[in-house]
Amino acid sequence: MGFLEDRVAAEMATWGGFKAAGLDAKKISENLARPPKPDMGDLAFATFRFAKEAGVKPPELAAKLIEGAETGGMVAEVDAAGPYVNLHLDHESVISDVLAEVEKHSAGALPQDWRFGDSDSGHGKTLCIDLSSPNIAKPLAVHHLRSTMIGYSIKKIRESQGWRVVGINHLGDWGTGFGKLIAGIKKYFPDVAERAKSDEKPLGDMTVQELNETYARFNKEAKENEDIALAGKDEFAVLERYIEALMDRPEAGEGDLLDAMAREGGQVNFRIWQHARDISLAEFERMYSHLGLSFRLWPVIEEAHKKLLKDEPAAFYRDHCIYVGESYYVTAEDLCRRLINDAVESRVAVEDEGALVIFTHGKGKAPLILVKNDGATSYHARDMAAALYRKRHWELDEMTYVVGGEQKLHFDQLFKALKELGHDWADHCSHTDFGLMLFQQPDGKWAKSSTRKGTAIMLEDLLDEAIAAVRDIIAEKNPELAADASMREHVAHAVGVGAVVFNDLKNGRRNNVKFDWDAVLDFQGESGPYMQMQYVRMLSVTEKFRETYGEPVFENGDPDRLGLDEEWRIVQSLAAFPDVVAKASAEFEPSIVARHLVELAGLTSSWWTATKDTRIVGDDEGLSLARLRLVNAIRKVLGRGLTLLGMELVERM
RNA sequence: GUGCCCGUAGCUCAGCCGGAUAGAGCAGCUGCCUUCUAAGCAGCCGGUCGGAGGUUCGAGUCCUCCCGGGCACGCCA
Repeated sequence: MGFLEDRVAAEMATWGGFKAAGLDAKKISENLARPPKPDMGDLAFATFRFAKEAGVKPPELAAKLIEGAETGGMVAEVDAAGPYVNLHLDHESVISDVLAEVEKHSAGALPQDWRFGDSDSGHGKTLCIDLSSPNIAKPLAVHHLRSTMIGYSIKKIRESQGWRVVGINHLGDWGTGFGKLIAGIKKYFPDVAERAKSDEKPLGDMTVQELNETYARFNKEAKENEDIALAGKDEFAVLERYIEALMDRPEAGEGDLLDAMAREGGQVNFRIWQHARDISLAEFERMYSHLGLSFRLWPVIEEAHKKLLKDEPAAFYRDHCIYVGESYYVTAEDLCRRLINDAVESRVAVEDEGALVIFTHGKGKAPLILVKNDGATSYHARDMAAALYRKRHWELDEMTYVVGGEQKLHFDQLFKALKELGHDWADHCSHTDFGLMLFQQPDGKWAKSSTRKGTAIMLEDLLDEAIAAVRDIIAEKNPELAADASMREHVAHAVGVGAVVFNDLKNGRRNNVKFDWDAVLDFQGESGPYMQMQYVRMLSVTEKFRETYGEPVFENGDPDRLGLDEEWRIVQSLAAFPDVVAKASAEFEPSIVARHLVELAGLTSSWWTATKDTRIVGDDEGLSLARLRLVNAIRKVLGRGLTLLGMELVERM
């Protein structure tokens, strides 16, 4: 288990009883657990499974194991309680150890220097993580938050374990939907098409919202009218052919496809599509920066970042994720067509009902469709091409897709198809699925968000509401801070966004989330603001100490002065942190970190609020310093944990 | 119909590789601000862990079946 258990186990392994039973430190450590009640001991070793192996009764084994136990090190006392070997640790020495360990890894004033809980278990390995992946020409709605923040947090957690993590935003920027968008734009805004003949930004100052409305309006008409629907398909075909012609592929045809008329029509569509994408990215950028993420468009990296990418790729991938639109695999490298040719040649893909498919789950079950019966590539094909590109370009060791659970089948098919094509590394690909965000409908039922029905809540609105709510509370509770407008806004932003983020990450990702304004904006209890508040209060306490006794020298804080049960429990919680992060990393589950922080913050708050005697800064300087030393360690672990969740720390609130 | 996810306190959720008496937050009730931020703390109330079998020394946890809810199941992505 954790380093505390490891150290205790190492000590126990030298005892005669354990030696005789053939139990080494590893086995011991793996079987150490916390007893249900503190007075039973700090750690307990359960003998059941070893007793069974040895053919003796558990209580007998427990009694034998403690024969010749040498206490006096970390273990102060040991006793056999029925089938358990209960261990009472020497608290002073453990506290001293844990504090030293935290301090060793958390030197420095800046949160990014606090590395307690980090490990190098992933050193030299690369993880590609597919996150966020919105469709262009649609605004970011609340449900996009899940993939984005779960993915972002996993990225940070994996990085803390030594991995290189490439965050990839697989933009939905290709498919027949864009034919509909183009057709809609031409239909309702005739001058745009005219402008596109000469202007590279034909959409003027149209917003994402307007693009989305145009699409929705056209889509509605297309559902009622076959001809209109076909017009949408045609526009996409024109776009796709233009792209193919641009790539100068022989099979695109020499004569008719490249004739002036088609070329011009294609160029118009291309320009509309490209401008729609630029407009979308500009808006996404605003949203992502609120959340603390930065994306660069791949592979068109601007000069400044190109240099960083070349000189310090590690720093580039740490500080930025990348956009790689689906269109990239079609337009730039022809990866889709190559993949399809490969699948056909190897006979993995077969023709069925006019489409080219791979029967990943056997005949009769839903196949993976590579090419649709109208000749257009499907998103499956583009996802496969994307996987191959990522594998080749980043030499990844692992890849995961942070995508809603409703796409489970798609990813099952994807991984199986890759294996059938001989790509065994697909075994290291996974789907980090998460539950749906549900919204209450007018009829009271809960359902997926729908832009069409107007039940979708825009991410920006949610963040704005949360920030405004925090701003109000600051005005009410901290007038001094409220008076400083720029500081107030900075804090309101960090705490408001943090509230939304923490609310999303605190529970297991597979749970469906019933979106509830009251719950998101409730800043009591297990909430982001509560976490931020504990952090801020620890800074206040530190400041108080400074005012009273001057700059604290933590090394002089005497662990022997920390004898309270609450303090011991906090130390145990601190000691467990590295394990918690490792587990969250292995399971792609940020909530494991979030939950642990809730516990740590709660223990801390109970500790120093309990009585007047537990105030940190009191009359006894030595006691105050010892306690402050613990506060300092807690603050750094809490700060590190919140950072791993993608939250920003504040110093006042 | 088939597959996957979920079912633990009134509500939202934790619960480790099966381990000793199942835990938080919210809501409700009762206290606590001359002191380091009350966005807080303490206490009370609240449980047949959906149901039935099974495996095991031991099951909220593993297996089977059933019930209830959600999602997916060929040309949207």
